[in-house]
Amino acid sequence: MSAGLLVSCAGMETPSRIVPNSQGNCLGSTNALHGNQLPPMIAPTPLHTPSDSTSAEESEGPMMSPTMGFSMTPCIPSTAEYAGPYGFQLCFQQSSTAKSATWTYSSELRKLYCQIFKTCPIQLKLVLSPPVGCLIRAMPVYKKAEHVTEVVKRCPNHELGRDFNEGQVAPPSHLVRIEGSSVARYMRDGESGRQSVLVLYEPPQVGSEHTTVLLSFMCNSSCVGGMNRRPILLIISLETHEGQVLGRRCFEARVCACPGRDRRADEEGARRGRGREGAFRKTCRAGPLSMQVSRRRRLAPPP
Amino acid sequence: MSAGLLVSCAGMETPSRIVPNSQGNCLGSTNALHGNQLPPMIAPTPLHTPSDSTSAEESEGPMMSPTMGFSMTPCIPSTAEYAGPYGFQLCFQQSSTAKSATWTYSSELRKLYCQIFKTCPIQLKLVLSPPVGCLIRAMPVYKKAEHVTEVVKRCPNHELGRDFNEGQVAPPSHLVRIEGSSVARYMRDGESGRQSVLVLYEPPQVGSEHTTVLLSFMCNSSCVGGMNRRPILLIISLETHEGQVLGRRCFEARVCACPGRDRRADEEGARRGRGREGAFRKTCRAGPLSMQVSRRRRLAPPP
Amino acid sequence: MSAGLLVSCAGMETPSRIVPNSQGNCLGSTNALHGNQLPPMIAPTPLHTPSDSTSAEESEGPMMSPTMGFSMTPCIPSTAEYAGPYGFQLCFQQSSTAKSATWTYSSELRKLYCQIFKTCPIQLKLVLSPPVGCLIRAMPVYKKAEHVTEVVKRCPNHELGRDFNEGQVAPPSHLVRIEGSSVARYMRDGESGRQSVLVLYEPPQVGSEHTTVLLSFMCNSSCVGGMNRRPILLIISLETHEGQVLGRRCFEARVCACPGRDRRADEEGARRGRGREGAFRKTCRAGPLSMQVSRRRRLAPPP
Amino acid sequence: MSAGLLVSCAGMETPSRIVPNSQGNCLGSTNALHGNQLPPMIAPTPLHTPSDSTSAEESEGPMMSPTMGFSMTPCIPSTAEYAGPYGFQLCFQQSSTAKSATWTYSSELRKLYCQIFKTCPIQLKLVLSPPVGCLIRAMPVYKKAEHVTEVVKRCPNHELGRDFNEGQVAPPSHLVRIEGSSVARYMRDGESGRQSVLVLYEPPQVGSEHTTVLLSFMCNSSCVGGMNRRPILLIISLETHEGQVLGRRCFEARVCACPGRDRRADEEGARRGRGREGAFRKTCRAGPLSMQVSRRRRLAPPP
DNA sequence: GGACATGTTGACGTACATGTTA
DNA sequence: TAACATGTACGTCAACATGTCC
Ligand SMILES: [Zn+2]
Ligand SMILES: [Zn+2]
Ligand SMILES: [Zn+2]
Ligand SMILES: [Zn+2]
Repeated sequence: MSAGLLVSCAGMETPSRIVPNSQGNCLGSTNALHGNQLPPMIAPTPLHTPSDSTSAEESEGPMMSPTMGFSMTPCIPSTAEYAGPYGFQLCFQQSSTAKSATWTYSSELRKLYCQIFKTCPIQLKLVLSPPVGCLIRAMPVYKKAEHVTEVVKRCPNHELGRDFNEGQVAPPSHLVRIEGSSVARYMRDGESGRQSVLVLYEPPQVGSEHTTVLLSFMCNSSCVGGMNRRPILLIISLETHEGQVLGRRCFEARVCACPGRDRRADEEGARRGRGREGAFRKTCRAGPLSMQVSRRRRLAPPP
Repeated sequence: MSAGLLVSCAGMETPSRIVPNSQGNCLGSTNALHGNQLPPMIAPTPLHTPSDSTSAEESEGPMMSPTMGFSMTPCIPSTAEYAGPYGFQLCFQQSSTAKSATWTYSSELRKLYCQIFKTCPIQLKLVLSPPVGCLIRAMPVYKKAEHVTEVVKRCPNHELGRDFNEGQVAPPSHLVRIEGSSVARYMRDGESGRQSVLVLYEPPQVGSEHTTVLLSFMCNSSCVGGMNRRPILLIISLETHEGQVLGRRCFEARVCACPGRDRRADEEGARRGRGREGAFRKTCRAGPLSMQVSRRRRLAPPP
Repeated sequence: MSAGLLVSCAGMETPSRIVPNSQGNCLGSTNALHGNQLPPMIAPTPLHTPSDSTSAEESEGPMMSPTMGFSMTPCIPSTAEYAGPYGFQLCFQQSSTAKSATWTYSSELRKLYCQIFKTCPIQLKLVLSPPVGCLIRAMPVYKKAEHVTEVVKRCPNHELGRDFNEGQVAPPSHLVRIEGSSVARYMRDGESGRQSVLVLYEPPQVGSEHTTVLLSFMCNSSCVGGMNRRPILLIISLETHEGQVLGRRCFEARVCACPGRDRRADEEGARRGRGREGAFRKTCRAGPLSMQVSRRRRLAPPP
Repeated sequence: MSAGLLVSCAGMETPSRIVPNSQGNCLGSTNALHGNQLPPMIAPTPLHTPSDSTSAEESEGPMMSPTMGFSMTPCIPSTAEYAGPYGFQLCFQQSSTAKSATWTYSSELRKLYCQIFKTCPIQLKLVLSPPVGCLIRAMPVYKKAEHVTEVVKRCPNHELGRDFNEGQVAPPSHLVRIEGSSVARYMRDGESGRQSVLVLYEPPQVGSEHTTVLLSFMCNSSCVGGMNRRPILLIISLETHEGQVLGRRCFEARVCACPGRDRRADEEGARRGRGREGAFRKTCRAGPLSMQVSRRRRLAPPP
């Protein structure tokens, strides 16, 4: 039972290698309660299991966090998987296989592909009933170490436009929204400036196994002046009313125009060993021609 | 049976859910007089309010708050239910259940279905007698947040036709008219451009419990270039001669060719959980083929 | 080789056809002085003009007429070629044919291809010496009739960024800048809101035939929220200090990342008869997914 | 050789019966020069030929006009087929069979189905070369006798909208436009008020057999306040510069959202003998509910 | 300069919404 | 009141436009 693995799996960008090690559409399976025994591998061919790995630092796999309920760095939210005391799990419905489905989830890559503005249902499950008043939080973080300190926000174009902003509860700068029945609350952390959405955790409808939450993303991953093709992770956490984390799941998200196409390309690339880790420059030139100066300066002005 | 429920039911579009919580044909029952106790929150368990929170997070975004006598934004009229000092109530006669009735009211959905051009009687009741010279105002508003800032008017086709326009008191652009004895005055707010009708409040006829007002709608909810299938709310308010609001009731209205059919369809849909919230596009993707725009207006709103 | 050809070539979009009728890199050759003979009609055989017709028919619609020194509509700047009293001409240096050149000019298509932020030299020539204090003005206009009324500006992303904006004379919203020796003045027409740049006309250096002006474009033609792939024309005019137009030249401009590639593609396309007239939607059907609008603006333009 | 037959075929509404008597996609075949011998029947089962018919008035079939070059009534344009001295013919490309193709032509029904705003190519052919400067005219007429005197125009909604109107050469009230290379002229007959489009006739491109003209329709056949579901015919004529008719072809046109679907329905209906001749009321009530008063009064105000 | 990344266009299909006819 | 007529929503796909990487 090694902790912290997920940090590198869908996490903080270890020497980029795609590890197809999932077990269907679920992050965190049923029998795991607190300490998180390994989830049973349901996938036809589990590649290497965490126990194969030689070092906790480098091993990869869908796993627990060393930092249980609280993040290590104030500024960098934990992306560690954590089932927590109530056995928090997350999975996706069988997604459309169409090339231009509005969303699709690759369990092979642990990556969600979703069109901008469209809702994508995620399914939550708890093994034990949590106290009343628990909350679900969704927060995006940049995946790559180089960008992880930067807050993920909408691009100026989208933030300043009227569409989807006028008359909406969600502040225009938030990338992630939660739609659906329960009223969503949009938060901004005072210190870090990180933005997130909260909804009340509601137990599954009678007859249903999961609670469904409808996510939507308000920028493309490629949005210039915003995510700018840099991959992000989405952290979904179960929290108490006071903000204590009772569970955490995490997956990569790519918001794009053609989820099916791009997923297919990623998976092929991954199989051929050629990671396609977001087209954001590897080298360190000045920046793309149309955004000449180094992006950092422009996007994160000194506060 | 609390009068305030309507705030959440037919109110300003909290994340779309229909709450079938009405109590017959009446909006605002007798025991509520002034204050209108705050409506119970829709969510099963109330979210924590900002003041509860222990973290540095500040919640962002426009919070919904019930407004009493005055609207929060000058441009967006309040749709909050308000009994007011005289116990203002509104209800509908037992409506014809026939599929071909010219109007019908679903108390389950708090929604009026009415044919274009036909009159529909609404019944008003006051617990206490108001001062002489009070007025009744009817004003339509779009129900959905995305459209709520737009003034509800007739479509060009109907506005420019001769029928029902020639020789009429009502200006051709007004959607809602009041027919019957008392002379109606058609108003247009200088700032917002909102249109409404006013009639003198007259106490019930002797032997009658209610004052009846005859409404008529001059466009279908589906009229292209006008409401265009977007649901509206009708705000009925009791006002002093000077415009102070002494009471307010509000219900959804759908103007259509087959009130009976459509009500039935709505109610079935609601029961099956499949809201039928007006067929107006959700995704904002295209525009209807027959009503296109040059992208210009989209991309560069006039300064 | 008549100077007037450009009127139909790069002019205000007569029903789209590209007429490859240019004559090298120059717009307006020497023999044309004042009057600019009327451009020959594009159609092989001229249609009959209304005065010919024997029937009672009147032709309807805006007829295109060449305007001399003054624009017909205040809001739509004239794009008519006009040599004027001093024989105003414009041409381009022999442009690099390299695929990676920062700019290139296709005399076949009368179209400049230029990278964003890079300077592109244009050469001006006058047959007679103009009075002292004459000005050169550069103003962009959308080429297509559907967009011609819209002011050409930078996209929000570029306008709001810091790069190329901080500490610059040019206002961030201006698309076109003039670099180089003479101080440029950035103007905004009060009524129309049109933006343009002015520099003093300086006679050619001794030994040189032309006056060179360095243009630069601060957005790509493809910039979302700005030009958005809509082709533009650039109007270069010679004016008196008081604003009277003494000459006018006009060419299409495309600001893009790969001028060489795109020019080549255009020219091939043109030869094969398949105009490649800017990828902006023809049908006006939808809007791009990532730049949606609430229908409101479509249906009810602000009064 | 009976003349005038076509008047009833695609023409003036004889007791409505659909006669599937066409011969592929062409109206008027090659060997017909002036007097119009009967076109060879290519259709598998020609029903009755004109010679079957007992009276010229009632007989049906694709045929010549008694009024050769000039219309009988000033107000009702002739819809008679007329090959004329140059053997004027019209046909359609093989149209898409898709259910929602943007246009499709049923030679069985001699009827074009076309989406609003989309261009539809029609192919013209002349056996002999006409004099230089000949024109092609397209003019719509109502098909049914009851409406034939009414001028076919756009509906108020579309005429007054901005889309497709702003900055266009075509006047907003014209239903039919011609797109493409040659400049179109939009005419309005002084007496009748009839609207039509003219383009120069251009001989086929080298290697091509036909001249292609791109038509587009700016209203749906169903547009309320406009065609209002009343079927129309489109008259295509070849004319001299002075307006003398040198040839005429005519077909029914239906502008609708789903050409494929509707064609299929029509053809099935026709086979089952149940004409589907436009859903405009047969009976003579007041008008549809939403357009209460008789349309005539509203649409054609006394001039 | 080539390969690629990635949004847009526009054609199409199905299900449905909704007025009209009878 | 049922059947129909007919537009709309929206998912899907292939071709393409166009910036970026290297
Ligand atoms: Zn964005
Ligand atoms: Zn209307
Ligand atoms: Zn830009
Ligand atoms: Zn129309």
